[in-house]
Amino acid sequence: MNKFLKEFKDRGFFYQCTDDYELSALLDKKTIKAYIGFDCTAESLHVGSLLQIMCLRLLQKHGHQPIVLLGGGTTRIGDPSGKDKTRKILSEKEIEKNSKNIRKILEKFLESNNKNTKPIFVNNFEWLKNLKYISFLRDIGKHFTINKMLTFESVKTRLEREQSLSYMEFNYMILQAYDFLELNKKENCVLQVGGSDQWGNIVNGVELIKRYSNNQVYGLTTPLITLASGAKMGKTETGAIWLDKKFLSPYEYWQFWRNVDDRDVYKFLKFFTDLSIENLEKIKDEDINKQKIILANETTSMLHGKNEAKKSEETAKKTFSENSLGTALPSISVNKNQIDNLNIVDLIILSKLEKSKSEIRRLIKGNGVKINNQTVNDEKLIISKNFFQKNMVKLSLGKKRHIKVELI
RNA sequence: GGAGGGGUUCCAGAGCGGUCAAAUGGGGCGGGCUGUAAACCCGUUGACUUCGGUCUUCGAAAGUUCGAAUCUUUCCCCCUCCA
Repeated sequence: MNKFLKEFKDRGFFYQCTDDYELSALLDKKTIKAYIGFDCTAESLHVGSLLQIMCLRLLQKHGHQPIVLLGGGTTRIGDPSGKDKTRKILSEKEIEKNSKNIRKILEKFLESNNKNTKPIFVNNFEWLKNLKYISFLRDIGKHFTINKMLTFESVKTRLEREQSLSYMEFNYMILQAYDFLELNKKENCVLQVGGSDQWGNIVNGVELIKRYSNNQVYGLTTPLITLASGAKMGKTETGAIWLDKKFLSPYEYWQFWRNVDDRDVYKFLKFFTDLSIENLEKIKDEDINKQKIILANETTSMLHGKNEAKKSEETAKKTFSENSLGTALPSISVNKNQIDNLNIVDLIILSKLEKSKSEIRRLIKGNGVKINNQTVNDEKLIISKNFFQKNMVKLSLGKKRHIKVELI
């Protein structure tokens, strides 16, 4: 088997392929261009997209050139796959802003010094905005049968539940197929990779290209990541695990990986780090907490750099083992004038760790609030200057939420 | 078009005139145990509070009543069956 494909499978990335035997043979013969599309519905990407990003990296590693397709055009329509309701439609301005931001994040993950493998960024709005309806129907639309389209999972579920599926959304799959055709023509792209929920859309593209230009292209999908706990990857109660430090600090990102379920660690090491399989086999026998630290360091360095990873690790050590303050700990500043009558409840409100005073009072009653590692028993406790050492105070909510309060 | 059933707090789902900020389960949060894990155990889970209470919530609006999530009317939305 081709070595890209082998690693793809060994690391657990493989779910389905339109023809892995042929694809393997092709990859043995030459380097190719492959694409993955990213939706521009959010301002940033979160770890839910990380597996796709890792696919792009793996392609690069094996000498292939990734194409990143920003769905600036298709996001204007909205992918109905996996959705049981129409999503809210974003304004054009938002979509453009999102696509720029998403591009920046992807650039962090992808190597761009090697001109043979550096990522090509395209935005499908470039070609979709100019489509002429009649000629599009004649050239592209004729290759799709409604009979077939109605059998797709995304369409079927909507129809079965009698939830409306607009004509606009119904066209999404055609547009995505058209994207692939466009990239095949323009860039000679021969492979589309995506999550398993994209299978139908990808196959449509492969078939369209076959009919339209008689070219053989391929589709490859990754599995849906399931967590040991049964929850969805990337979303926690407190919010999504963003890949943009504007939304989630490197320290908090590091913490996310440090806190994964034991049962998911090895899987994640294979998915989200560059460590070789042989290497991972050795790591596997180490202490589980060491493995988690490796995972956190690897993932954080990849996104935010080695330095941030190191700072996060040190800060974690100080926060959790030494009860002191680390540099990367999230912090807030409080003005000296504010401090005179500031009680613990108001301080927590200021810190934005909690927004409900009732919740904070409950937390205090349950011994869940600490100031400088001392449990707070009195909700009326005034946080005077005496609490501050070197103008700093450590505020903790529960065992995991710690913040540094700085007096300015 | 006809006949029924239903919309309850984050979710599922009880309540069907006062004792209801609303059972129970899940999830979340806090505590314990531990390893910043899982499992388990305990507590908690609308907001504000001078801790006495106060205010807002049971699809929407109006009404009956001393009193409504519970009764009536209209409207909106879902589901099942028949045509």
